[in-house]
Amino acid sequence: MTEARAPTRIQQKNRAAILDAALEVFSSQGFRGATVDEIAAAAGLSKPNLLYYFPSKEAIHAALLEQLLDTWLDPLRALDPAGDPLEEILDYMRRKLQMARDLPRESRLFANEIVQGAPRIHAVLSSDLKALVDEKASVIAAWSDAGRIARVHPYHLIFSIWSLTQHYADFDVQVRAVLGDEDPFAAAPEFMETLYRRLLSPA
Amino acid sequence: MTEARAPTRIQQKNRAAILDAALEVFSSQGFRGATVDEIAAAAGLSKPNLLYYFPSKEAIHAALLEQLLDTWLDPLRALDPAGDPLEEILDYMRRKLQMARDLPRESRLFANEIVQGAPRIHAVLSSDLKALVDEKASVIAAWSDAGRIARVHPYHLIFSIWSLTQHYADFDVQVRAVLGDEDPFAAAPEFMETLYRRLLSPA
DNA sequence: GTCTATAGCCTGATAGAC
DNA sequence: GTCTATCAGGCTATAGAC
Repeated sequence: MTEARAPTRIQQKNRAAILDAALEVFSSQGFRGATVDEIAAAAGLSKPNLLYYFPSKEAIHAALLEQLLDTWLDPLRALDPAGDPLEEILDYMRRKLQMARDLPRESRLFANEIVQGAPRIHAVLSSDLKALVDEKASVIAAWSDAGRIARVHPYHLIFSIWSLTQHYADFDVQVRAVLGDEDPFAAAPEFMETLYRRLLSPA
Repeated sequence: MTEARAPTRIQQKNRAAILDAALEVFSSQGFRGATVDEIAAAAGLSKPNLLYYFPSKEAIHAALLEQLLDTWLDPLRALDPAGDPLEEILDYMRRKLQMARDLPRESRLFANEIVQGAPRIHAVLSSDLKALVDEKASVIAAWSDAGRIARVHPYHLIFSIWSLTQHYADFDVQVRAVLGDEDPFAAAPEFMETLYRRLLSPA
């Protein structure tokens, strides 16, 4: 009578391989465009074997989104009300830019989901995400009120950091088509630092 | 023997209805996620009748992209080297923001295509789009050189205008989930104008 | 020009041997 | 746990009547 409730190393390895393959395929094809066959092939498994680990295509996608959402919001969570205002916002921007560089597939997974109306994560956006942004926006507004940074609409400031940083991941092919050989991430950090310093430096 | 080479009014109307329905479906589902049935239903036609007007699903998508690409690049084309630098760039941003507000489906159609690697328009990005951006970037660089606007990386400046304006269309559901009842386009124009004035005003 | 019917393929998911 | 074989349903596109 074996007591093997904890996943074996093979199970852990296969689960991880499936999630990595699914990230690759979902992020470049969207949910409906992705096929279980393609994910299984990328994971080095047969289709029925993949469906032994996850009950359905939907379940793989859900597991991916859930696993990544926390990571995705970490940079904003780390914005410290007790820190130096300009440096806190710049650090937030730097962390987001770093994530776009290091985790472009994750960025495109969310981009696909949201562009198509976020049918599977809309509830989380309206609850968890909104609550977090509300909290941090009021921190930023307080900094403006105290004259420690220039006055800006705090929500649109946060939107701007999202859009500018994720653009380099989500629209990667377009950016590279325009830049040619130049690496997008060569000049992006300095450009964005300049932008936010000029925008936020107290008058 | 009828000489009916020019499309009749019914044909024009049906073609337009198909393209409008296809824009609706492709922009919210992506190419592979969209089905001909869904487009036909939205256009008020049967599936075979739709395929009488267009030979394939691919052909509808191609017609849409081609028709829209010109419109999409018009705001950048209008950037006038002889105009006032700051006002020209602000006007460009305003035109792009207006397009995001008025044509969100078109924005999402491109977003879907590019996020998924632009398999169908990559060639156009590397040729036409790159040529146009190269041209306008050198105009902006010349303005910086002459000290008429502050120094910024001209390509990343253009990327920033794309990403900030299109964010309101492409990530509409997320923006609205965070803002609640507030209309995104209420504060966006002022936020963006402030941003680019502070970024570009000569030191 | 527009329909019904259907061909032919691909998809997600399951059955059952090993 | 992993495979081969396969089902049932959905998909693009076509055939053929009207």
